[in-house]
Amino acid sequence: MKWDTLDEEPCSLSRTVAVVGDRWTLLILRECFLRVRRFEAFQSSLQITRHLLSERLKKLVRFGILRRVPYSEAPKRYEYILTQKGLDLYPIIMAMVHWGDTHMGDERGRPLLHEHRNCGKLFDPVMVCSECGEVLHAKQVHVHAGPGREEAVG
Amino acid sequence: MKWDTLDEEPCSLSRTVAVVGDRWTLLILRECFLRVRRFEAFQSSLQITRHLLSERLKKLVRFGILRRVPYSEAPKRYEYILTQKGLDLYPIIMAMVHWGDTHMGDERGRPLLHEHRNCGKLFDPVMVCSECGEVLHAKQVHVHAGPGREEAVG
DNA sequence: TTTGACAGTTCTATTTTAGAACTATAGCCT
DNA sequence: AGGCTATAGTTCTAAAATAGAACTGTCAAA
Repeated sequence: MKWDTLDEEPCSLSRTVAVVGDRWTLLILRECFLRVRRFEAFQSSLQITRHLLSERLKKLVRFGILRRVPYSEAPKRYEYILTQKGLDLYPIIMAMVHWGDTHMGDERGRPLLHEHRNCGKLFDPVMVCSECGEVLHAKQVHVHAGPGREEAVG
Repeated sequence: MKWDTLDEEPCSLSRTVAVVGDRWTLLILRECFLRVRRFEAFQSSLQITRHLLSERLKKLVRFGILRRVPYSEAPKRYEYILTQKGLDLYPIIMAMVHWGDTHMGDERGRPLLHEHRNCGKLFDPVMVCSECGEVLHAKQVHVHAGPGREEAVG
């Protein structure tokens, strides 16, 4: 497979995978949502090699998920901030955290707890239908080919 | 980083990434949710090398996401079926599809449309708070260390 | 007996990643 | 001025993962 054109496949999952579908990128995004912004901070908290961190940050900037914002003029220094496109990845990250909480836990309990500021309670993320508000389950969903997929593609 | 122990980190995202955090695994899971079950079917629809497909399927079985079920005795043939643990990955996949629909679309429109059998409508997946039912946004969530994370870990 | 379907395994070449060292700019201390 | 530290990278080689193609083994049907 040509990973370099995965973001042009007629499949929204492939396109997303092209951008965030590797281990380091997902871990970097976790740090972003925990308010980490600087190269050294990512590097020391993730123990990622500097080379790969540099690569991944460039890629995330290229795809419009992070913005590289100067915070010092001399010497020139930048920090990496989530754009709206990046903030919109939150459901993906939270869905992964929730699955990990549910299926990969150990006897020590959850590593992190999440509080919803609006209601003040500790919560779990739940995925619902935009139309009827009910909780979604895979078996209740039927898939149709949309306009972006010629039937031939399968 | 030691990828082989990522599933024991005191972080539910890391643990999830350890299992589904690579391109091929996510694409294989997409096929699973589209009712693909057999080795040859995965291989031809994904154009993945047989070697890697074999590896990834083994790993998904090892983590309890797929079950390897015989469907023919002579010759012995197996198909791969999502377990409940695997079905529970649905919100992750749908969150990725939705982000792709929203941010990686082209002029041709969506590749796939999703119909919710319960209400009969085409829908988008929405992530809400389990306690108050409101739509979740990253900035409204506050993170606390839970019992599974000694403060020292950070 | 030959062909074809299915579910893999094995092999070599290429690409990615790990790990460590190096570069560059500038502030601060003596 | 000279040396130390902080920050944000880049460059290099070795190790690991992936691609691509060929091969194995079982059985049914022609």
